[in-house]
Amino acid sequence: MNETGIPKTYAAEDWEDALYRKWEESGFFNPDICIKAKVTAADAAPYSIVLPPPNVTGSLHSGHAAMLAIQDILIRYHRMRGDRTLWLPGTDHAAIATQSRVEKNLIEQEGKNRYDLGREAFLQRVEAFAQQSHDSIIHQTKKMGASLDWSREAYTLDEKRSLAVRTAFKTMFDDGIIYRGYRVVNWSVAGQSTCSDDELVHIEREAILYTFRYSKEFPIPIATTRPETKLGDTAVAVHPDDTRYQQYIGQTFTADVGAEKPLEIKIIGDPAVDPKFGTGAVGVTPAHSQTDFEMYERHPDIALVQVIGQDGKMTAAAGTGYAGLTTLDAREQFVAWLRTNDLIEKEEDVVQNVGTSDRFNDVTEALPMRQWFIAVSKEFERDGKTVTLKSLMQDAVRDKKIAILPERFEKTYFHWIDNLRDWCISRQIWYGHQIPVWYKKQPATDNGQRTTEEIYCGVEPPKDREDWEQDPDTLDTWFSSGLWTFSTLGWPEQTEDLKTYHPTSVLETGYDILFFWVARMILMSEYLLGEIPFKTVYLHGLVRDEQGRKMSKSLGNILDPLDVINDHGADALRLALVIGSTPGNDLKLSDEKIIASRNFVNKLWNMSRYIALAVPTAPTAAPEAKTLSDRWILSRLSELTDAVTSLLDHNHLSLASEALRDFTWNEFADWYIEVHKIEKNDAVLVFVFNTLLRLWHPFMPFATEAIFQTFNPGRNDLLMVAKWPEHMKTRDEEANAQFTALQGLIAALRNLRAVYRIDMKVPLQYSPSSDSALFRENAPLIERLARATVTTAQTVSAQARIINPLFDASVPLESIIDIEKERARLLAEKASAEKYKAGIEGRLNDERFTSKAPAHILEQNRTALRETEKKIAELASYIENLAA
RNA sequence: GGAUGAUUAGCUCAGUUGGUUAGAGCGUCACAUUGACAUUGUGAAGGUCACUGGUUCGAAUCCAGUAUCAUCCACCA
Repeated sequence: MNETGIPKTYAAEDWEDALYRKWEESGFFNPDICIKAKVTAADAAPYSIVLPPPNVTGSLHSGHAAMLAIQDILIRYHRMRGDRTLWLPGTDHAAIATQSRVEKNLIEQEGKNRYDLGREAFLQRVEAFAQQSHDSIIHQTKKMGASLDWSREAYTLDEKRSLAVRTAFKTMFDDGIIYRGYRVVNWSVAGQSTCSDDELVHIEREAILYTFRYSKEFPIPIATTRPETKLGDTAVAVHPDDTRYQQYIGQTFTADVGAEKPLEIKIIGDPAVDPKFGTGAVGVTPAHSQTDFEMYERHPDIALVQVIGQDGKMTAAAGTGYAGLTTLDAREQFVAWLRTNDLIEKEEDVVQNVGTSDRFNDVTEALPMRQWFIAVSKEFERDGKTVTLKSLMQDAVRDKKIAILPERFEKTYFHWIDNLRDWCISRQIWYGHQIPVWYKKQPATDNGQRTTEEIYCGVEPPKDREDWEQDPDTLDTWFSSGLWTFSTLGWPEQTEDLKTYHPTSVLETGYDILFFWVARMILMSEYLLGEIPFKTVYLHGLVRDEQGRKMSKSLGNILDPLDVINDHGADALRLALVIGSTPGNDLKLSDEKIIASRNFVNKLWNMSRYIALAVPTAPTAAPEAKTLSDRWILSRLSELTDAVTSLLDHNHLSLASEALRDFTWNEFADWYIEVHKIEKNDAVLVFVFNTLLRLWHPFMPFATEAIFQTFNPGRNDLLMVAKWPEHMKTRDEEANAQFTALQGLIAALRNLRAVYRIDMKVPLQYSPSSDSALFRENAPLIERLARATVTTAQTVSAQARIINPLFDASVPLESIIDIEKERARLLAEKASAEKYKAGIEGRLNDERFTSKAPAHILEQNRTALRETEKKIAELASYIENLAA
């Protein structure tokens, strides 16, 4: 503390919580209140972002922190611009992720699984966990300074969002876009649920590739890494044009494989088979391979035999001796049998890719099941055109209705859509939106299976409820997430919010969920609303540690946002996450970076401290440029304002923050504040600083607001809703050029001291040439900043001038330590200049260059040539004098 | 196997539609600084822009190929 009463360092912890409370209480996070309070015009252009809802599986990590920082910057900027700005918060129930997390805890702590508790009791546990997790997420979000409109908070599983989900489902069901189909899906044995193709994580694994024949008589050898599935083979496919096997197409062979009943294998021709690969023949297992299932659909005459069950064990259909075995045991047994019967032709070690379930961490089985799907390739009419969900997703981006940042992800997006299959949306888990489909109860048939079913699909349950049974499955969590941009705004009701804020302005999220989420939102919005969900997709990268590794618990390199905030403040974290990060590229976050940001926040704080000290009462006069320095700083401020505004308009947050930092530190603090100590133009100083506070506010809301409050004690207005600086007409190229020259001179004079080790108490003598009015007029600055005495040219001795290569200055001759050293330096400089000159001359004498280069390039070269020649002449004369 | 991206100073990265001695921050070194600043200021050193060709008057930038790394996708039995 000192006489200003302002601490020497910015203590974030003393400010942040109180400031956030103050913002929240002001109500200005809510655009409606902004309009009521006339902070925003009623007819202002809307600007909206819907927060990607964090999963209620735990707490926020640094990726979330980056997301919050980026979005809050955009939101605060637009709010200050006067836009009708809405940032809508929410959380995601994250079905599988949350359920498996809770079940894992349950098993660890109580040794029970979900079936031991039963659906209802288990769901209560999940909800309690979700609530707790939700609360901690909200707490962390507020700690980041996120200016979200909490009055509109949503949850993917709350009443309104559930209604949206059921409405969406029913609409798509009625249109035939959602259908129930029997096909091969990815089944997680550990999780006892399906997972979608996108949720599979492929990992490499070593395996043995067996090449074998079903029997001695069987004409074609086939290869497999999973022999046990071969018990379910019903066909062998070859390419129809393959002359080796053509003759067998259409024949059926029986093969005794040591199971109860022999396999019936039909040879089929299918162009999907690559005759050059392996043996050129594929054993077709329709029940346990997606491709084989597709072949099965193309060839109705072959059978489907399911030999692996949902429990991951062999079914009765595999035959006695196999039924009940695990797949691994069955494999061993079958291979042993093949060996004894001498049917194996080759065994090779190969590396294969297997799909594992992301959530349950086990290798998935391909099983045929009856599940719910969304038909992405089904044609339907829309505005008189035949379209599919795929084409709707493609067109939104192809027609530039949606821009993806960075652009390269558009290619990835299209590539993904091209390979997209129907989306399996039903999950056999409990936590989530239960499918709004009911089946009419029927007397059980002999085998306990339904034969024909009466199906009801509705937003509400059927009236005679007791006669119906709801489908026990729940929906893929991405189904409800896909509705997020409009379910949060009140859809299916046609609310004012929906009309005002949809499509939203920007969707900001990590590139890792481009497919999971971004594409699905486009699908849902296009289908259900007939419009895009957002205009711009801003993809941020992954936050990694300083060595570029992913942050993970096992590596112990996690930076907890809350810890960082406690140690260094939210603003420091926000800056560290934004500076130097570009869309789509991963961001390395290190202590060093956070500390550098923290230092900058502190620097800004101390600038305010200087101002409070030097200008105790705020000037009332309008800023008026009295000197060159004033003209310069106002000119630069004007350029900065335009640059930052334009950069933020184009979502270039990093560049905007860098421009701000460079100006604030290198120009305002290092130069203008020093100038102010001499020239004392309070009005300009305060004006520039106030403008800077507003420009900085989106990036570091807490510190700027804290400074603002300190400056304006007793006032109730908030920097948060101050007006964004407008374009200023103070740009002045001449002042920029002159001040740069002045800076160069001062720097050079200071350098002279260092080079010649001149005692600070001995004044450097600087005598401007008779024509440099600029330097004479700014003599006080030069004297103070360079500790030089400005004298007239006459007083400078001839000897002294010798050693100054760049300008007329005088230093005491005895200070020169090594004249030879200086000569060598000058010679080197001259040589380099000569080389440069030769390069330019070469170009200018080359007719190809002069005839083709544009005029301004030629002019640039001529000017450079003139200046270099002048410099060489000067250097030559100094060297000559130095020798004498 | 396919796709996308990256490769620039010791480290982390900028480098806009090709335009002429390649930039910043951190780090290093030198000097100064304790009167807004857990400092800060001024300056210096440091780069054959991964490699090889090509296009061009001119290439870090465009094209082709090579290498290394990363990520995503994929039903190769």
